[in-house]
Amino acid sequence: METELVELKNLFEPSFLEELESKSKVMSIKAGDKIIDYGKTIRVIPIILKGLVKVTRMDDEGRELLLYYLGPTESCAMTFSCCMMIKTSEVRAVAEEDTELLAIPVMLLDEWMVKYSTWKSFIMKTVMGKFNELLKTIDMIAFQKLDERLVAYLKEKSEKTGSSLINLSHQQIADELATSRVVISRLLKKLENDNRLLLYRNQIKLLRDM
DNA sequence: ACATTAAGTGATT
DNA sequence: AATCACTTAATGT
Repeated sequence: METELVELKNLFEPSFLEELESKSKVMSIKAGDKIIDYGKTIRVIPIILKGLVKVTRMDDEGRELLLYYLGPTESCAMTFSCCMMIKTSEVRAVAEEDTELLAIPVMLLDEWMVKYSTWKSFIMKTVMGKFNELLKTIDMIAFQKLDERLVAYLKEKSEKTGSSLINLSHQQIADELATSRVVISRLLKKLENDNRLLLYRNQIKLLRDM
């Protein structure tokens, strides 16, 4: 456990880290496993130690729309608001890679908020950070054309995975952006013609600075 | 060799 | 930008 906590050591004071360590537990999640689903009550606050988690929401047609990814030291802003009002989850979180996370019991959230200023500012920061990200995706959906959304999506994907190779089918991308496969295929083809990427089966190679 | 799944494309709304 | 219908290409058995 000590090794995974290294990244958090810079964030919090030693006394808090000690309490954090003793009252929370590390969970390992395999790639593809669900962490939380719609309608479930939230019992723990996760902080990602390593891996990558995808957070999605269902639209009215039952299609899944990508909200954001969670990487190391990040936490899910939605769970904060959900658990404070003792509501059920509005989102689904699935591990995209093998993931380890720190599970913090909900009850301790309030307690720590008043007790530790570093914890409070951590919560503030992640809530604000994700809120801003959400605002960005919202006006991408509202005002941007789909081709720009697609480019932004590919970029984010490659940054988060640290590779210019993206192993996704057109169908999977279409699902995430809540559109149809045909549209994605056409847009990708256009991008390929502009020499911005290369297309293979189940794989896309991003070129240069996109 | 055949079936299955992914990707490409024209036409229509 | 979505959907349909169809073709072509890649992959698995």
